[in-house]
This record gives sequence, C-alpha cells and structure tokens, in this order.
Amino acid sequence: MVHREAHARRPSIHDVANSAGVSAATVSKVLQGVATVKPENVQRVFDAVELLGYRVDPLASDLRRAKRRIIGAIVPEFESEFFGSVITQLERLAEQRGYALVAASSRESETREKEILARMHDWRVSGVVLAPVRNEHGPAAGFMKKNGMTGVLIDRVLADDAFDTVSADSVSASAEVARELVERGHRHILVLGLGEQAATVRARLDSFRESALQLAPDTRVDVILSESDVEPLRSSLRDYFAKGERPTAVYSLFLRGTLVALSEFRRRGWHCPNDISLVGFDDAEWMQVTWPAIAAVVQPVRQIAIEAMDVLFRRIEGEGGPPMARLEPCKVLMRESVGSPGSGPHSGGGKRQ
Amino acid sequence: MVHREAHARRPSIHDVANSAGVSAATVSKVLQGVATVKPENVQRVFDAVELLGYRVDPLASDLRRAKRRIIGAIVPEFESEFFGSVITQLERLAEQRGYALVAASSRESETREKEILARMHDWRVSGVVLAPVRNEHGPAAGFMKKNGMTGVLIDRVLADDAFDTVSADSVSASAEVARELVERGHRHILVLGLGEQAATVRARLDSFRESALQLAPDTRVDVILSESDVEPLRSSLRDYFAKGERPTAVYSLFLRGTLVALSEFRRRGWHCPNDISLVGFDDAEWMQVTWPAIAAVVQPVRQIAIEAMDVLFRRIEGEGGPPMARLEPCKVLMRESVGSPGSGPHSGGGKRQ
DNA sequence: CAATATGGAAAAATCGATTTATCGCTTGTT
DNA sequence: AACAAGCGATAAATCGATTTTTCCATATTG
Repeated sequence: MVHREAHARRPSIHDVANSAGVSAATVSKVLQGVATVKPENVQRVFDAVELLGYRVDPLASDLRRAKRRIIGAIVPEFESEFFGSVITQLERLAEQRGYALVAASSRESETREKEILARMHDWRVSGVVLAPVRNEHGPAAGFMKKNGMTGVLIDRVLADDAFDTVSADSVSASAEVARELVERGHRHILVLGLGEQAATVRARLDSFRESALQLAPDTRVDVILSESDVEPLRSSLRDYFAKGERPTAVYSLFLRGTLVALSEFRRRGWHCPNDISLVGFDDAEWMQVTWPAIAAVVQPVRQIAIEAMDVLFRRIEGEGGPPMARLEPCKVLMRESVGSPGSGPHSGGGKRQ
Repeated sequence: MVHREAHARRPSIHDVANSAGVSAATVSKVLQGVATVKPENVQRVFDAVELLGYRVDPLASDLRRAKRRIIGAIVPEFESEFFGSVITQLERLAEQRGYALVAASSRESETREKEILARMHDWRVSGVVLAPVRNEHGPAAGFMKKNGMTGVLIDRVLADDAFDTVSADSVSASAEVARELVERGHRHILVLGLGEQAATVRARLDSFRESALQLAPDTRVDVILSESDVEPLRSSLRDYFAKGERPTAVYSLFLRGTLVALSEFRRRGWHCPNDISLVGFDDAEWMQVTWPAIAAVVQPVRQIAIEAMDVLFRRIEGEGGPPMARLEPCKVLMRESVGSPGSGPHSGGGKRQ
C-alpha cells in the first residue's frame, strides 16, 4: 500500500495544502504554530501532513527566511581525537538550537581554509567556528572580517581585536608542567613546538621557561621548533640527540611531537621515566593504556565547544560589544612517563657536562 | 573604499543583471557557459560579477535544479582515526565532483542514525554514504529503502540485497592473522569482538577459527563478545583472566578492544610479546611508536572511500543493475607485539593445563 | 440600517537562482 | 516584397517554502 510512493516526488507544501483543502499559506502557519487558524483547519492540515509524510524542506524554508540555520565548522583535520571531539560537541550544540552543523577540514592548508570559508559564505551560514591552521591573522580571518561574517576562532588563537576567541589555557598549563618537572628535579628540559603558529607557541614557551626559571634559575630549556610533518620533526630530534644533548625531560607542545619523541626514545632504547621523562600537550585515549602511561595536558574540549557556541549564538542574535577572549583551564595529568632524573641507566652513566 | 560594502546584503543575480544591463537569465547563462550569448554581453557580465564580487548561491541554485549537489556522510563517531580519515577522503572526493559533503555522527546510536538520515532526506541530498552503527539491516537502511534514497553502506556491513556495500576484507585479513599466529606456534588464542554487529563479527570470527583449525586442529580459540564501552569490556576480560585462562595470543577485532587488552596486560605486568602476543584489527598512528609496536590489520581507508564514492555517483547518474558488494583488501602488519609463545616468564611458569 | 472593525483564509510577492516560452530583429529564400 | 528561419535576449514560470497583502464574511458600532 505504501509501495508506489517509494519513488514518487516528495510532497511539497502545496501537496499538503491540496490534500487538506486549504492554501499553502495556511499550512505554513499551522506548522509554525501561528494561533490565528481555525482548529478544524489545524486538524485537517495535521492529518494531511501525516497522510503524505510531509516534512518541510529546511533549505527552501531558509531561502525565504533570509538567514540560514546552518553553522559552519572548520578544523585543520578530522583524523585527530581532539578535533574529532570538537566537531562532535559542536554538532551536538548546534542541533540543540535547531541548527545544522556543516563541518569541513582545511587539511592544514591556509589556502584551502579560505576556500572553505568562501564556500560557507556562499551557503550563507549564520556563523562559523574556525579552528585556524595557523593563527588568528591568517587569510581566512581576513576573509571573514572583509565579508562581515560572524564567527568565533578557537584553539590555535590568542586574543584578537576582530573576533571572539576561545582556547585552552595552555599558558597556565605550561607553567604547571614546568613546575611539576622542576619540582621533580629536572634542570635540562627540551621543548618541542610547532614553528608555524608563532604567537601561540611562543606564549606557551615563554610561560614554561619563565615558570621553570623562577623555580630554579639554573634550569636549561632547549627548544626545537618544527613543522607538523613527522619526518622533518623526527630528523631535528635525531640531530639534537646526536649532538650529545641529554635533557632529562621532554615537553611536547603538540600531539605528534609526543608521538615522535616516544618513537625516538624507543629507537635509542631509552625508557620512560627512568632514562627520560615525557609530557605531552593534548591527551589521547591510548596514552593511558600504553606502558608507561604518558603524562599529558588535557584540553577542555567540551568546555571550549560550549563557550564557542555560546558566544557565537549571542553574536548571531545581534549582541554587540568588543570581542572577548576566553581561556578554558586545562588539566595536567602526570602519569608514569614522568619521574625524577638520574635514576635511569643512561642518565646515570653519561651525565651532561 | 570597500568599507561600506562590508555589511551590505550580498549581491544577487539580479544585482549583477542590473549592473551589467542585461537580464538575470543572461547572467545565469553566461555563468553556466552557455554559448548563445554575445561576446560583448559575456564580457559585461563578467565585469559586473567582478565588480560586485558576486558568487552564486549554491542552495538557491540547487532548489531550482531539483537535485542538490550535496552528499551526506554518516559515521558512528568523529573521534576515531579511522572514521576521521574516511570523512576526509569522502570530502575530498565529493568536492572533486563539485559536490559538498555534509558529515554527521550517529554517536553509536541507531535512533540518531535514522534521525540524521531523515534530516539528510529533508535536505534532498543526492546520495548518502552510511557507515551504520550496527549492520546493513538497521532502521536507517530501512528508512533509505522506503524513501528511495540512493546510498552506499560502508564498513560494518556484509553484502546486501538493497544497497551497494564497500568494506574492508576483514575475513581474509582475519584468516591471515590466524595463519601468522598459528605459524608462530600459538595454540590458544583469545578473540575480542563487538557483540552488537553480529553478522560481520561472526564472519571474521568464523574465518579466523576455520583458518586456525585448518592449519593446526588442536588450536583453541576463545571468544569474548562485548559492547564498545570500555568498562564492560574491561571487566569481561578481567573475569576471563581471573578464571585462570592463559591464551598465548589475543586478536582484537576492534580498536578499543586492543587498547583495553593492552591495559589489562599492563595491569597484570605482562609484556608483549614475551608473555602474550597481541594483534589488533584497525591501525592507529600511536601503534608504531609505543613499545612494543602493536601489530595491526590496516584497513584500506582511501580505497574504501574511493570505491564508495565511485559506485555512489554511478547510481546518482542513474546506473542500474543489482547491488554490488565490494571488499577491499587489508594489510596485516606484524609488529613487535607478536612473537612465539613460551618464551616469557609467565607462560613459561604456569602453562595452561 | 449604514458604516466600520475584525477574524480567518486565500492570493500574491518574495527569497535567489534556473529553465521555458516568447519576442524582436536580422538574414535568407522565392 | 513577403514569409520563414535563426539568433539573442528578455519575460515569465518554477523550485518549496514564508510573509505580506488582499478579500470576504461576520460582528460591532453609531
């Protein structure tokens, strides 16, 4: 009985109107809950909707309404746990407000980032949550500003004078990591960072160094800045160790750095935490099950998403005022990969001189 | 000079028409490359487009065209590397064909899966790539069939009589894992599977068992089927070991199982591969850098995405014929977590009796 | 009882495009 | 010179909704 409907055209509001014996305008009003419709007609419309299995076409609807109930989200990649959960949370929050989330990945390219943004502008999205590849000054942000788009920048950003920003308070977290390491006796620490996002990385770095030096002025902090690709990173690290450098701890400011550090340790036969300690910025599910469990700074993903959506919707609803820069606190989980220096075979034997 | 444009309404095709001194129809034709327009007018239109910064509204355009150039993608979660790359690839392929990809996550809920599908139907997407939470017989697939949507099912599916399917050839891969383990001397193997996706898991299991028994009839294959949540899985595994079971190898059919197995080993002080060997279905970036590197079955993500999009677009373009079921070959990477049994302290001491 | 107010619904305009039908003008044919 | 054909372009219809305007009854008022 329902069979022949399978391939028929979907019913439009006019089909419903015909079936109910009223005008399309009345159907629209009923579905939007306008009160000035006779109860009898309301019933007829609902019956017709039921009978035909009608559902409004949100895109056609939005076309007339001028603003589209779509939020765009742009992240550098889908593959990571972090951005994966960011998208999940944003999706949840957008849907809660009756908006659809359209997600896209810039694949770590600023050019693509701008193209995607242009496409979202074509789609007339109501707002955009952008996790920029690099920082808040990229071409994408420029595009948004130029075209008067409303948007929020998250993650790899500092305070900005054009957009609201929400990010993890990696500065405080880095200070805390410094404290944890120094208190355990580490005085020679290597920090791994991404060279591309100058300002944010610098902030973390400065915070880390300052905090470490304040607690123990004789602390030596080495820094390797690299790209996100595995290979260049790996070779910088290899060169560094080949020079004979023997830090007692490594703090990686990004996930892939943690991974590469770990694999370099492995290649050299060093074990955490006996030979060297390791802390990574950004947590991952595997870190707590490997041996040793890897210490990590956990970003408040959920909170970042909530705040971002919150401020975004306030702007969409027309709230004015200067851009706000939110920093959400991180949690620092000191797991087994961190210990005191000097207990392992390698650091015991050949102390840095 | 561009300042006051910032907050103005976006130019429509009529604005371009006015500016160029032609009709909207002509503008449309020029932008679509229809040849029957005087070169002079073509130029005027392009100039006006340039001047106003006009871009077509793809949604309004699609409204008239009847079919929308949108592909929907539904995956159980965004957080995993696997589905993350699936989405990335699908996005790439859709864009290549001039379509936009709209991705959503079902968050491992069949109810939500169906709701999302309904929403995509509301959006009048041209096609859907669905990675079902459970299998090809869920309510979502039913919905698609009932509403005559064109779609491809991927990942957790077997051949289906209503939809094209593309998935990793986990059956052959499982047989290969069985061979690798048996050849190394393993005769007591524990397999961890997800209980929810009965058919697919059963297929892998049967293939594994059959292959193992054929090579060594005295092989014992234990099975634990669990949900995807960490805790129930962990406790089943714990109970199993508490009973005194001492398999020499574990083959986990899903990523989280691998993770949990690893953490249980750790808790008990067992090391891979000396005390027990471990192979996981599904590879992850961290697996090759931890110690030991974890052996894994690598799914052909890229190939799955390519084939899925390929058949999807053929169907969109109207190609008929019976549904096809594609299986893409996996790669089995035997890393350090796999060895021969009987060399480690625990298995050497208390052999299973 | 005529004039006005009002409630409810239909008709028409609109959103931003595409597509079809139509029209005016030039050119070619006889 | 008259008519058909063809080219280019425009007007109008359309997609599926929402919103504004109009309209017809009935109810209220003077």
